[in-house]
Amino acid sequence: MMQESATETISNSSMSQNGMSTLSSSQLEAGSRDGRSSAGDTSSEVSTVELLHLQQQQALQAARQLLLQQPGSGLKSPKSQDKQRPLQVPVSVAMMSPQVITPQQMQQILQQQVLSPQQLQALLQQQQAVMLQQQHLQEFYKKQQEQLHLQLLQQQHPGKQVKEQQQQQQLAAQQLVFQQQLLQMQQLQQQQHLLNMQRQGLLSLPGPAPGQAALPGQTLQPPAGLSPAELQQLWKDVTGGNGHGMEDNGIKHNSSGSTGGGNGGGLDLSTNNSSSTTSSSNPAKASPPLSHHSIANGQSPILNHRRERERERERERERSSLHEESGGTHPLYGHGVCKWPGCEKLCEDFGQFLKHLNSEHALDDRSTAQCRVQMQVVQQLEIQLSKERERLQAMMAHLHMRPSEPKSSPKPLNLVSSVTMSKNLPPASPPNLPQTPTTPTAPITPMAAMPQVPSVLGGANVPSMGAMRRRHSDKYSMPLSSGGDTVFIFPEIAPNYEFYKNADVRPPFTYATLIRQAIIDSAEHQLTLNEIYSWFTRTFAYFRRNAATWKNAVRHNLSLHKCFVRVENVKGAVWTVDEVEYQKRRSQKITGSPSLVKNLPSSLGYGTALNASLQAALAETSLPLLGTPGLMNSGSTGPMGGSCHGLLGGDASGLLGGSPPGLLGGSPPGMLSGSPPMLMQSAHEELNGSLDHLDTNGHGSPGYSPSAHMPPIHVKEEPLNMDDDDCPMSLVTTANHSPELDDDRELEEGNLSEDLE
DNA sequence: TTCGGACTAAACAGCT
DNA sequence: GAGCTGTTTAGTCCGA
Repeated sequence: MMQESATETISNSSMSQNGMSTLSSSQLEAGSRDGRSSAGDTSSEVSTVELLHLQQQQALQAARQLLLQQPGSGLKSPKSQDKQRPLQVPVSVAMMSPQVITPQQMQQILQQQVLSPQQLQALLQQQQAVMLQQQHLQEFYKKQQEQLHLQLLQQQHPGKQVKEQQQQQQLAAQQLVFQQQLLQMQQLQQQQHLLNMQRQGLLSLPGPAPGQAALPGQTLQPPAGLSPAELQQLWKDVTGGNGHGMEDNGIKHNSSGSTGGGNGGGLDLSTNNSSSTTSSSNPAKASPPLSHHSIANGQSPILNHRRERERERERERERSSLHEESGGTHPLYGHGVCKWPGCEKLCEDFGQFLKHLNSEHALDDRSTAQCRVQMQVVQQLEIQLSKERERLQAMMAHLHMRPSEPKSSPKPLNLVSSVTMSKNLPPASPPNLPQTPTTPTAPITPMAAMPQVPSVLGGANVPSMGAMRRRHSDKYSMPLSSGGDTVFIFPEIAPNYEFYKNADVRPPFTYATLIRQAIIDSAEHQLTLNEIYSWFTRTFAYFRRNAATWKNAVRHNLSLHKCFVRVENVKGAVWTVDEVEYQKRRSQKITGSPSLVKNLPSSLGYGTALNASLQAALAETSLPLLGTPGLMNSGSTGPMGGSCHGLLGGDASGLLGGSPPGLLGGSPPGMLSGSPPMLMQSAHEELNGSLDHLDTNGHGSPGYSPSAHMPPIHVKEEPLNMDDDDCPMSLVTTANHSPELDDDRELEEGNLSEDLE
């Protein structure tokens, strides 16, 4: 390689010194390539061509020298224009159609003594060969078209609908192949055009600079007729400008001219790199599109379609920038092995690989078939991809839209969440999810969280953690859950516990809800501010940053909400939760809605919009659990007993049934069943505030059927009215909660702790 | 469009 | 005086 390149440079330099422009060399090369390509890839053919080529080169050199020496030839002294235009050619000649050398041109050239008759003859022969090849190409092209048509016809008739799709795909793939072929043809035409330009330069003169000729924008005129290899080489030369291609030419023509490429067939395969490759490999490279001469691949056509496609691309790349290929990189070549599907032939160097590639994997019917298959594969994959995308979009849209969508999904979630968090647990943040984190703080997008978010959130909630906050609050939360909150809460959160603990995702709960949860979660149902902080940071990774912000929010909420009571304790000041107040607040919110009647259900988490069907489903699913003696008993104990049961029943059902299947999965029935008493208790507690006034009669009766529960629940809106801030029930001031509450909480805590931990 | 809830930010005061 | 705690206010965003 090095030697060759060196010789090439030398030759070039010498040529330039003599006034031989790069164009001249390119011209020579073009001619040589033409001959080579026309002759074929075989070494013998190449050698023959090489001889001819050498002759041409010699003649051209002589002519050039003559021209240079002749002041009247129109060529300026090399000194003055060496660099830019070593050879000047009459404009008329330069503008001549590149396609074919007209007799006039020939004559003119002869007159100018640019080329010797022999050279011209050789060029003519080359042109003829090129024309033949072009015809061959056209025939090939036509054949492809015919095949396509035949296939189309065949596909049209087969009456089986089942196969229609496949046929269509095949057809599409074929069309793609056809298009590719067309592209190849176009490229060839371009290359031919470039070649013609080169010829013009050759015959007439440099004409457009090589780089210009290489411009892709060139008009696609009817190709003069060159083999792909030729075209590619020309392309290389043209694009390469003064690059290796030129040098190569120089080398071959000049220094190695006699040898005609010592390497087999005069092709300098030895030089894997730039220059050498051009000679031998280039033709091969260029040839791909036109594989007339190529040898059929012995490999299975169907295998590795992708690779084939890659190869096609590679070919295109080569065509576009052949000169760069010399680098030795090829998608189908790696580790000295041909990566062509099923080939794996060892190639010592890139040049050898290229030769192998062009010879063994040239464009032929088999390769075409492989391309088709590959195209089908790709197409199918694309179709699949599009489908998956659509599905994803639908999912996204569904999740995002949840909030506004039918209450069914969201509400159920709400129920769940409400149950769990007792107060505010935002049902699921589904509504907010993907959309946008309402607050800038919202660190993670729902999407990110979704995967991890368990059914609790996930069921319907999955949505974005980002916006989650408020929306999920009380409105959706179950009123029942005061004491039992923890129990329920965890069912929701428990699954996500680890998630929130480790993921920097903002929990879909309001600060009030979280604070309450923290307090409830404590052994004594009371926490200092610092302990609350700790709980936040311990439970949610999200709160491990921006401490100033969320801590301020915590303090703000503690002060703002009456439900949080500050109690002076031995330790100092501790915060407790006034469930009554909490429930009041919630109920108030609920009352705000026009349909209070339905409020209970809604408060329970169903939301006003809860579908009857959902309720029924909930009832069916969850009621049984609630109906357990334990539940009933607990419920009976509370002042709200009766109502509570009804509520509970409704709630429970809501939790289980209300929540979509996914939710259910998230909060396993087991949770409820496991802690039914908790539910009851919690429900009682929460209901106490609001439902106390409700008659405790009949409520205690365990007999409530789920279905029945719902209606009763509705009836019991009054509790909502209880919202009086002054409600005597408030536990606020008491650091020690009422025995009942404490008990409940303890139970809850146990459950909670278990759940969480 | 309005209202209310939730959140954020900030100021202020009291206490340790 | 600094830091923490607690209160209050104002503004914004969002959903109903």
